[in-house]
Parts: sequence; C-alpha cells; structure tokens
Amino acid sequence: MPELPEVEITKRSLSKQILRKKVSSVTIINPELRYNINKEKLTLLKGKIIKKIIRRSKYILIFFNDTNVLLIHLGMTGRFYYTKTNGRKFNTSFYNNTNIINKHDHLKIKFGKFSLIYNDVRKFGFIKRIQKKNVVTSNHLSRLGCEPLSNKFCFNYLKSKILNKKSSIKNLLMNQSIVAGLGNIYVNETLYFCKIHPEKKGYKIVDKDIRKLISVIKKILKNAIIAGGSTIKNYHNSEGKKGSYQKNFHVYDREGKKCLRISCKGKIRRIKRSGRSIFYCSKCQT
DNA sequence: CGGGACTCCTGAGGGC
DNA sequence: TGCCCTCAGGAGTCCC
Repeated sequence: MPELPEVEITKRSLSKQILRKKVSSVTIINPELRYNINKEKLTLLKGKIIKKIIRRSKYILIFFNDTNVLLIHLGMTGRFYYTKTNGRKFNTSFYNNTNIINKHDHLKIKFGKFSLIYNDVRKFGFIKRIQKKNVVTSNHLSRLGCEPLSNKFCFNYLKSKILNKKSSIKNLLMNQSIVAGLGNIYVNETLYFCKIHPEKKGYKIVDKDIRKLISVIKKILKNAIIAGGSTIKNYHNSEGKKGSYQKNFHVYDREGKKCLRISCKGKIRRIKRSGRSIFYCSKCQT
C-alpha cells in the first residue's frame, strides 16, 4: 500500500480503532519480516494503553502510556486488518467475521473484543518496539528529510537539496532524506504535472520548476489522501475500504496509452532504471 | 562521499 | 495445465 497517502490513511484508521485501547494480548504468528519480530519485547506491551499514533514519512509510530513505542513500516505489502475475537458482530464492515489466521499474517494484537492483525505478503515491512527517548535518534527516522505537506517543504529547502546534484530529479524526489514519504507512483505523477523529464539532472532544474514541484507535490498528496490513497492489486486499507486515487493516475501504469493533455499527442513511455519503472510522456516532459 | 545497481520475498499474469 | 519470465507502492547495502 505504502506511500505517504496510504500510510496516512492507515494511521487515521488505526487512530480511529485503537487509540486509548488497552492491549489484552500480543501473539506473534510469523516473526519473519525485514527485521524479525522480537517476541519477548512485543509481549511486554500487554496491559499498556495506546496514547498517541503519528505518521512520519512512511513510518507509523504508536506511543503507549509508558516509554514504549511501536515503530512500523509497511514495506511494499504490509497492511492491517481487524478481526473480532468473540461471537458478536460489529455494526461496521471493518471487521472480518472470522478468527481464522490468514496466509501472511505476522502479528496479532488483541484489544478485548477485537484484534488488530498485521499481514505482509512480501515481508519487506517491520514492526519494532523502541523507547520513546530513542525515537528521534533512531536510524530509520534520524536521516529523513522534510515532510512534503509541512511548511518547511518550500522552494528554498528543495533548491538547497538539488542544487548541485548530478542525480536525476526522479531519484532525488524518491530519496527519503530529501522528501520524506514520496514513492514511485507519486513521483511519476508529480513529474508529469510539472512537465519535467524524470531523468533530468537535479542541478538543471530551474527555479520556476522547483516552485512548481513544491506546489504539485503538495496538491497530489492532499488529493490522494482525500481519495483514500491508491489501491493497486486489491490491496485495501485496514478498514477494508479501497482508495480511489489510482483513477487519477496520468502516467503511472499507463504505458503505451495517450498523454491525457489535450494539446499533446504524445504516448506514455515506460523505462527501467535499477529495476524500477519510470512512466512519462515522451513529448511533453522535457 | 555520491550515485547507481542489487537484494530481500511472494504472488500475479503473460507467453509458449 | 504448467513452466518460465517479468513485474510489483521500499529501502538497506554494496561497489565503483
């Protein structure tokens, strides 16, 4: 699921469902993830109450009523869902009506009448228990750049980060120490709307285009969050709902199709760079 | 050090 | 049906 909008939607769902709830048990179903789940550390969360849930870049941080914090990254296929733990039905459609362990489930956190399950097909995500005082200095969070939806993400900031860079603007925008939270889809879409070729070097981006990048990134991310994120291959958020921003894709996964700019007769191209796809209009992105 | 390529893992889908 | 290949929303690591 996971670029900034999808992680934000996941975080909002978690806030709605588990904030102020007390952990009644923790079960490790399959510890194998990017970093194996530490059973001893996680089971210590039993009895703790969730006080705060925040998102930083593509990470989710769950703060408990002591010094414990869960640091979560969804990788490529990580997702949460809920399941009821007694016979009664919930009056929402958020919950699976079963107690069955599904394939690729890794962790189950029970909150009295329902449980939160972490499921991750490709195991690129992780869940770590860390201490509150180590949040800022954690290897994962300490090197992150600006939140693109914050006021700090502005012309001067982005200009300073790409000024002398020989990397492509596509790679620079994907770099989490420059913009924290963008991924392949939203970078491809951003560059399309800015009419910038993805392989244009950072130092060649003119001021006008840097301003444009700032405003387009903010706009796309806001719209994607409003749309509930993007849903690809039937992934869905933890409340079982699908995002709809994929309907707005202008270049991503549109190889061979016509450019959607009325004045442009170009076709969308796909090229591969270090194993990842770049989609762009070969005519209007220069 | 900067920058690019490779790697972890599983499943879906296309071609033959 | 099945085999083989490619591809997938991320990011840490390795190498030049």
